[in-house]
This record gives sequence, structure tokens and C-alpha cells, in this order.
Amino acid sequence: MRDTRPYHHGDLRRTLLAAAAEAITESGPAALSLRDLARRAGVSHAAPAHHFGDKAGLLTALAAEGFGLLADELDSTRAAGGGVLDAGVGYVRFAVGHRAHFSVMFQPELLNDTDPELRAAKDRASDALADAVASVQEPQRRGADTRIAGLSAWSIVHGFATLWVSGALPEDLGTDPEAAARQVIRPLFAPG
Amino acid sequence: MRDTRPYHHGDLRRTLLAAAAEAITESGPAALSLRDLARRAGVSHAAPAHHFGDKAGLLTALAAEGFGLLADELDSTRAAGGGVLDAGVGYVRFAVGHRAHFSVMFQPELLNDTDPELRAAKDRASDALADAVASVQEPQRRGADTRIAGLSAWSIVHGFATLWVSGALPEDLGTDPEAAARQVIRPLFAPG
DNA sequence: CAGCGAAACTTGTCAGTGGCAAGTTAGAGT
DNA sequence: ACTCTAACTTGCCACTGACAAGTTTCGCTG
Repeated sequence: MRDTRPYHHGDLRRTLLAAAAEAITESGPAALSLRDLARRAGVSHAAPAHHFGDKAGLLTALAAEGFGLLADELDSTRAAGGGVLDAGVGYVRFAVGHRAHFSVMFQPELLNDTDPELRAAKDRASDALADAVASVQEPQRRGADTRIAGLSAWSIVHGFATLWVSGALPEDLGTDPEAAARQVIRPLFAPG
Repeated sequence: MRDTRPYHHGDLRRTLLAAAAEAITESGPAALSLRDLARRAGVSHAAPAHHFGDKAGLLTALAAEGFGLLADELDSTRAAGGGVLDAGVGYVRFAVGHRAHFSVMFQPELLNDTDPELRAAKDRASDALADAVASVQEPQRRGADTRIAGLSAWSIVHGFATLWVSGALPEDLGTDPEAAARQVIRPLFAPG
């Protein structure tokens, strides 16, 4: 909220990330143009490069932010006393609520996968996921492998989220992704 | 195998699709360049447009081919007397064996989703998937909803495939995607 | 087999894009 | 007040996708 545009934007990094998220939500990561983002933010076409190096750098920052948000989501459902099922629904809630982030997080060819921030955020999300699965581990019958159980849970939840946001699922599932997710995910957690 | 390059390539469409699949497998759909494909095929830079209209057209053709191949895969495991688990493993085999096709099939913003060929191929794959799930339906306990069961199966299988090809899964799962898939998917189908 | 219509490709061009290099401005610390 | 550096700008180049208009070849009809 400055009267006239100052030379220093002041918050360009954040602004660009937000604009990128919006643009990607609308048209996907492939259609993203750095110059377009710059225009939207009212800066020169080369300004984005200063903060992110290149396009992959921007998407990497977005992905890292995404993993952080995902970890937050999982941690918060856990803090609320939710079980694995709730964590799963939380995963879907994140994917649907942050399509842009989600659509970039699992496309490594768009990212600088060696970026330390990205790695850190990934690790944090990974830990949060492991915690959510481990919380249901105690009442496990037999010595069923926890590791495999976690991967099963991750797979079904990730699969549902991916299919939902890509519009591949049948329409008669309704318009509420969380309710639908709960139904579809349940069979894995409530056998018998 | 002509002695000198004829004006009519003869099989450009196929050649371009194959080249595209190769390029995408290496660097993802975003990095795909029509002009590069043309160069690889030894034709002019505008030749691809003749066959596919534009980039989305090419990717749409690739996606349609992909859905066809997926349907083939599922039908063949069914013909071999396999159950849902085998169909699931077949799904993963397809995704890993045809990364390029798979990576494009579920990114609607890259495609012309109204394309009739794409729709037809999608429907065929959808039917094959439904058949694979229905085949295990008879011995179902209680009136568990078949529709939901199918979506659960699709989700876990699709999720595993997606995570595997994106390199998100832990390395200690080994290098054999089918074996790993079988382990991770089983909990859904063999409860109790 | 002549020729003609349509399909398959080429050449040329334009606006838009990403990325680099070199300059300019502002702010922060001393 | 001075300087050092981060935050941006201007200018440029190679490349890309899309379109328009031409050229070559194939296949079919008569």
C-alpha cells in the first residue's frame, strides 16, 4: 500500500509466489510465464530471476512451501487427536486447497531437487506422515510391517487426491472431496 | 529405410509420437519442443502441426494411445485369469513401462479433453478397470458398495504408481516396482 | 495412362518466452 | 556522510509455438 510504486517492491518474493500459485491453479505449471508474473506484480521482466534464479527455482520454492503446508496440515490433525483416517482426509484437503503447490510437489523434473530448502521441507512432511501412521500402530494385529502399512496409506490417499484434482473421478462422487475421500479411503483402515 | 529422404515421410505421425514419448521420458512434458521432435525426425519445424494441430494435440494423441495401452494391459491380465491384485500390479507395470504416456494422461490442462479419440480411449480403459474390479465382486462379504471398492482400488494403485515414477518413495523398497506394488497394495485386498 | 484434387510437407514470419549481462537505485550499517 | 550490497531495470539473444502461404507427392478417377 504505497502511494507510488517504489523501486524496491518490499515483498516481491512472496508476491511472486502467490501470483504463481494463482496462475498455476488456473492453467497448470506448464503454462506459467515468469514475465507474466512480473507484469502482474508490476515489476520488470527480470525481477523474478533475481529472487529465484530461474523458473525451476521458483517452482522449487513453491514446492518447498507446499511440503511445509502439508506438514502443517498433518501435524494439526494429529494435534486435534485425529487418527490415520483423519490424517488421510487432511492430505486430500491440502491437495484440493492448494492445487498449485500439490501439482508441483511431485513433478521432480520441474524442480531443483538438490535445493536444501526443498529437502528440508520434504523431510518435515515425511516425518509428519510417518507420525500419523505410527499413531495407529499400537493396536496392530500380528507383526504386520509398519513401513508397508504407511506406504499403503500414503498410496491410497495420494492416489485419491491426484485423481480428484485431475478430474478423473466420476461425477456422482459429489462435490465434497473430503467426504468422498473418507468413503474411498476407509476400506484400507477398517478391514473385516 | 529409404535411400534418400523422400518428401513424404510415410510414417511421420507414429515417428513423432515415439520421439515425443522418448523425450518426455527423459525430461518431462514441460520440456517437450515440437521443433526438437521435428529435428529428430528429420522434417521441417512445421510438420508436426500438420498431424496434430498444436502441442496439446500431440499430447492428446499420446494420452489417447496411453489409455489404449492401459486397457490392453488390464484386459490381458484378466485374460490370464488374474485377480484384482494382478490387475493392480498390471496398472503399475503400465505406468512404469510407459512413463511418458502415464505422465500426460492425468494432466488435463495439457490436453484437448474434448477430443473424441481421447474420450473413446478413456472409456475403454475405464471399462477395463471396472471389469477387473467386478471380477472379484462375487465373493464380497456384505453389501459393500462395489463402486467405492473400485475407487479404493484405483486410488491405491494410482497413488503407488504416481509416487513410484516421481521417485518419491523410499529407496529401500528395492528396484522392482511390481514386487513392491504387490506388497503395498495387498493390504487393501487381503484384510483381516 | 493422363491429370487432378487432396494430403503431406516446407519456407517464412511474428509475438512471446527464458536466461544472461550490464547498468541503476535504494536502503542498511558504520 | 559514506560505502557496500541487495533489489531491481534495461537491453539483448536464441528458441519456441502458431499461423499463412507455397510446393511436392500420392492416389484416385476417368
